[in-house]
Formats: sequence, C-alpha cells, structure tokens
Amino acid sequence: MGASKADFFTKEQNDLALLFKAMSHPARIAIIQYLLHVDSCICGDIVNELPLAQPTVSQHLAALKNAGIIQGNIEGTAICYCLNLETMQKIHQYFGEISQKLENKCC
Amino acid sequence: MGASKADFFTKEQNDLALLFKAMSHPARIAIIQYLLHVDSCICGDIVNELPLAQPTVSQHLAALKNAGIIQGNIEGTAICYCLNLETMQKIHQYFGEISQKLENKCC
DNA sequence: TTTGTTTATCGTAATATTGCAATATAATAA
DNA sequence: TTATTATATTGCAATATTACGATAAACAAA
Repeated sequence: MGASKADFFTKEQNDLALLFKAMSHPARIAIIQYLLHVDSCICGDIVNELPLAQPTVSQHLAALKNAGIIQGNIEGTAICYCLNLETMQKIHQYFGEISQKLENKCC
Repeated sequence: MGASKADFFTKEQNDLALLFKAMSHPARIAIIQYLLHVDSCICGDIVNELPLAQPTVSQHLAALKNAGIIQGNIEGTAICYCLNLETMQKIHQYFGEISQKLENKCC
C-alpha cells in the first residue's frame, strides 16, 4: 500500500479494501474466471492455465485464499481450490445496496 | 503491479483488475462511503473528511474517476463528485452472475 | 528408503503505489 | 489587476507488490 495510513480508517473500510485488492490483479481475475468455468473444483493445473511460474501462481492463490475469495481443500497430494460462494454473494449484496441508495440521488 | 505481465491477460481481465484496484485502498472506500452517505453531490470537502493531505485526496479522486467509479462535475470554482450508478450496477450484476453459476457447483 | 509429484516459502530484483510539500492551474471575487 | 479559493500536478522518499529461481515441505508410490 505504499506509505500506509490504514490505522486511520475503520475496520470495515480496511477489510473491503483488502477484499478488492485481492481481485486487483489480472492473474487473480483469471484464476477466478477459470474456477468459475471448470465444472468441478480443479487443483493445481491452474498453473498450466496461466503464463506465470508456479511460485507466482502459488502466491496469487494464497492472496485469494487469504481474502476469503477461494477455499483450498487437500485431496491427497494435490490441493483443490474453489470459489467461496458466500464471499461472492456478500459482494453482490454490497453493490446491490449501493445501487439502491444511489437511485434516489441527484447524479 | 510490480514486474508486470498485463499483456498476457485479456482486456476484460485487465479492465476488471483495474476497477477493483481503484477500490483497493481504504481511503478510496471511505470516499465511496462518504459520497453514498451525503444527501447531495458534495464537492471537495471530502478533504476535510479524510486524514490525508489535499494532494493525496486529489490523487485518490483521480484514481476513482479514472476507473469510472465516480464522476466530477465542475460547479463554479469547486468540483462536485458523485458515484457512477452504472458502474455500481455493473459490478452488482457481475457478482450476481458469479453467484448464480456457483450455486450449481460442488463447493 | 528413495523417487517423483504437488504446493509453499525464501530471497531478491524490478516495478508500482502512497503520501505530501511545493507549486501550478483555473475560476471567481474584490 | 490582484487576491482568494478550489483543485491538480510534480518530484521524491517510504513502502508494497510482483515475479521467479532455488529450495523446502508434505505425501504417495515404488
């Protein structure tokens, strides 16, 4: 975040910022879209889908997992990642409320 | 973005990432919430609401404007910023589609 | 145990973001 | 014109992110 002032903002503001930050990189959007596209939970072959090295993908997955956007279930040697429905619904609801409030305004 | 690989991703993926990046800082969330809270479009007294210097707020406003999250209308000497309903609705719809697709899945 | 497979972590270079003082710009008011 | 007010831009230091090679950790199979 650069020279940070996170302490001056509310927990809600910081939490929301962290959630969006997790989605603020095209590779992480690509991971979200891939997990949405494949039929079942798919393991680490996400690496093969992206033009990035394995450690980099691992970092992006950790960022998404940290933010609660994806979940990782251990399946033998592999780890099965999938999207977290609750988080997606939470974001959907948040912007629904914003849209509703905005409709009664001047702009 | 650090050492960047944006060229390897689709335009949609990059656009979405930029949109979320604009909301990935607590100060910018605070600006969104403030604009939502006040009754009418409010001008640059956003500066007085935030624990940040005027140039910093100006930069955050530019980032939000650039991403299409807010609009700025010139009103005399001041500029009147307000949220962009269309963009909020677009994000709402995007996560609605994701949630719907996810409900028919395993996780 | 050794080997192979899968994922995570460490270290580090390249790059991007953040915040602000100083300054510039633009428009209005006196 | 000369203030005054509101906002933007510049330049730069501090900090954060990104990417990846090397390596570690965890576990199954041989």
